[in-house]
Amino acid sequence: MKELIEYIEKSTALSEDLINDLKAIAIEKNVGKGEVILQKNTSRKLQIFVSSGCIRAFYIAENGKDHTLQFATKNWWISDYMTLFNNQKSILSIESLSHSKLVIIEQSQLEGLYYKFPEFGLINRTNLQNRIAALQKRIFGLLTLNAKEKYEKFIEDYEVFEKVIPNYQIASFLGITPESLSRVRKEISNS
Amino acid sequence: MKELIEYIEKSTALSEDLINDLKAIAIEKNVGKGEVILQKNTSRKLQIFVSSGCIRAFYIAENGKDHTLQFATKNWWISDYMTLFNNQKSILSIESLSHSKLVIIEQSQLEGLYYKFPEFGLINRTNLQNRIAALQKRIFGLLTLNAKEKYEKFIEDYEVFEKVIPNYQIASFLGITPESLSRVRKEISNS
DNA sequence: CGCGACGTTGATTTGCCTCAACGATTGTGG
DNA sequence: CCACAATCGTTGAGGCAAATCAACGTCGCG
Repeated sequence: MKELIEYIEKSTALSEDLINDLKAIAIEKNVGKGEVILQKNTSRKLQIFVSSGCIRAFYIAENGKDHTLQFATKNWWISDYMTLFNNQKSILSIESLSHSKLVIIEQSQLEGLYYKFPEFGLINRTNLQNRIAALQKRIFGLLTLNAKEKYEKFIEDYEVFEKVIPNYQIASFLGITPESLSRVRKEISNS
Repeated sequence: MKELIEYIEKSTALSEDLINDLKAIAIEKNVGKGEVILQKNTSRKLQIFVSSGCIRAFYIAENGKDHTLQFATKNWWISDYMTLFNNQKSILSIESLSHSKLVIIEQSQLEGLYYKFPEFGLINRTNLQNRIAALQKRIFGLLTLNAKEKYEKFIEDYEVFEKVIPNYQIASFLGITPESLSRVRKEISNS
């Protein structure tokens, strides 16, 4: 909770009222390594804020393969936008990669806050737009880069994650096989 | 302008005030086929609403290849989020694929409106979240599907566009070559 | 200790790209 | 109104990056 408040305060002066409202609707949760936070096939509409640690959102495709949609660490929001507005059940799962501290809030409750505190709505809008920019960058990378370039870019962008995330999950984020990633890593270390 | 107002009215009752403010900041523009709406290497922060027609946002990669980021038709917003918040110059270009009617608004002006009319902010937030969902779906497709599947999914999702968009641009959206797309189309028609 | 998860390496296959050539269509200037 | 160029889609041949399949070493953990 402290971390979320600090995060918001980086953008705007925080009123007593907003803090109280936030506390009323937020649930703090500590999760251990490997713990599942959101199971697929549920239909809860949540926003998750990462206070500390590292979590991962992923899909399981029909052939059983695992595809990482997003990693999130301190001060990131994560949510299943694909089911947030369609009333479909989630096909997304979220798990923790380390001991993590989270703040979980129902989407519907947040909507009320944005309305009541326009400056908080602005933060959310900015956050959403940054997210879109990040997703567009990723699409651009998927369209233009080969395996080696993708990995190099990943290291550049996500340096923070390097220690916590197993390689096969990085591969599943980049859209390559663990074997290919291994070869790319070897090639890079030999130069 | 009429189309934008109708679009907003689908979500909320529209006040006289909001309509007037919108009219004050919006620029209507008609563009012909092939016309460039936003040149790369500018730094204007715009939101573009499509009243009618079809437009396309794309990057030119270092090797000269053209990659389509988004197609947009009636009632879609398009914008260069990657430069909206970094003060970098745009690497995105936007062109029209048919005769199109657009509404162009400066990002900074919109921010004021969201603040002044919270219900308008909500529409924008919903719109942003839907956009995120769409981008995530696309990433999932890029990670999991082969050329044929990507094209079939495209036809499913973007049926509307089929007539207007040349195949080589569809290929550049799917991340495959025009030759591959041609072969895929042949294969599909032979079955 | 022994098991399972993970990373690596090798051999082989394959889907897609590249390069090249050729119709079909469109539009433009003489 | 036709000749011509330019643009676009298609087809073929050949090559390559990455996937697949399989085996093995290593590390962490119950």
